[in-house]
Amino acid sequence: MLDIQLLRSDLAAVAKRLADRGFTLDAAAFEALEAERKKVQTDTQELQAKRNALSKQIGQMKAKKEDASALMAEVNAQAEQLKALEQQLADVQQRLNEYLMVIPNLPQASVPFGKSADDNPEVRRVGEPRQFDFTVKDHVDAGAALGGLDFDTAGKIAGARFSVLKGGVARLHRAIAQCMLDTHTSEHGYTEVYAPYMVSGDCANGVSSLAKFKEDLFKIEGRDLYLIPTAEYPVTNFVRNQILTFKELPLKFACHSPCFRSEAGSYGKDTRGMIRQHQFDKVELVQIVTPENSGAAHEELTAHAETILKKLELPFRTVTLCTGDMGFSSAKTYDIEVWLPGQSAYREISSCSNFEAFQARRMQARYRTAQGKTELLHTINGSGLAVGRTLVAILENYQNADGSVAVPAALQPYMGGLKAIVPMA
RNA sequence: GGAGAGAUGGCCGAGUGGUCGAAGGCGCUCCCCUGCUAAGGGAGUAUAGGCUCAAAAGGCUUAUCGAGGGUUCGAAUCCCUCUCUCUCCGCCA
Repeated sequence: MLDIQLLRSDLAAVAKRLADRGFTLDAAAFEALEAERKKVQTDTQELQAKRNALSKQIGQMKAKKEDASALMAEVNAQAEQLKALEQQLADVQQRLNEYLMVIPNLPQASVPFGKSADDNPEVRRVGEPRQFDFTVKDHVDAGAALGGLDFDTAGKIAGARFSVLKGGVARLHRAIAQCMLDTHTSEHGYTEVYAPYMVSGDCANGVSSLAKFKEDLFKIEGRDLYLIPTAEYPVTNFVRNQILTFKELPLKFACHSPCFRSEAGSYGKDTRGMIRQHQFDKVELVQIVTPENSGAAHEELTAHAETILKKLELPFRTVTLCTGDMGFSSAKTYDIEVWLPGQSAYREISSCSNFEAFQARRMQARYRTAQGKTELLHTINGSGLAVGRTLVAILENYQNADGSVAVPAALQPYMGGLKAIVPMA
């Protein structure tokens, strides 16, 4: 949520910056709502003040055993009007809140202008795509050749966009998650956490907009619970409705969890393989920081995610999402894209965002400064990394002509020293 | 699933219809005292918002004692619903 004060003081500038990201702010609607709110609120509070003053007098008179019926009649005379005004005020405030809750975050000044993913500038490129002297398989064929990737069985159980992993591939999937978690906790200072795979509607609204993105989530029938599309949902909400002290900051959490997405808007997209699934694993990094540190923390967190790809010796590039390609809550996002030989393309494997106070304001997540003032926190998160897509990248980048797949050196300790996965008997 | 208890400020904890935004304690901030990390004294210390002001300061004001409704001139206090926590029993991984 944006700071309403900002809209009040500089509506035109806000509208202009939102236009950069393709969002049309209805400025006239805001001004009308504000005018209404102001009038109704002033009137209501005036009447409330009068009632409070009279009630106080009544109390004092009764204490002295005097007759207060005249004052009581006076309060009663305005009771109905006050009730109506209070109702009106609640109503206009709710409409104002609904208006605010669906406005996306403002891009940072450093975010480049652009309309789509095609306009995302590359920040850096690390590693050289390997040259193959045989016809490369994509991960579906490479996985099938190993007998470790089975979409037919998954389809039989749950339908499209699910997968079953077996044998060495399933173990590799587990090894990837273990390696990521260990790296972030022992080398990058994150605290490992385990959290619910379902969150309340309030928590979903704390990190994003439920009104806007309801369709992307799986809802639990008959309950106010949603399957998490990322561990960002539960973990960022750790600090909701809380006032931390500056001494506790920054908080750094790493969480390995499954993620559930309905993929409602992506029919026909990435239908092959496990690039886009209803369920996938991810190791999520979350940082809760003070405002002055969020820029640096965002860079740091992005580097932490990149470290995993460097360890696994997978070629990647990092791009800055342009204004037109950013997510709803983000003020700035870096996407990390891994090289997939099967597609001859870089594909997203991590998205690292700085939300500044946008989520904190929705969650009422605050901290007390050294001066004793309470301020909104800044939140940052990123995938470190998506486990399923990392598996895809390894199957494709580490495949051999004989159908076996080499195990990256960094993962071998997690695979009992195994150096390659060979086709199952 | 059954029975009971509870939810108050950063924390602990008083408060069963009026002058209570809320005693007291802890913590924190500032000052004083004290020749060193201890102790003592004093002052301050909830949050969000509105109006006013060129702005800041200030002034006036509203709401908030788990959430939402209700009763009342007036609710932390009474009533209803919900959520959560704890204890005991049952069941269960």
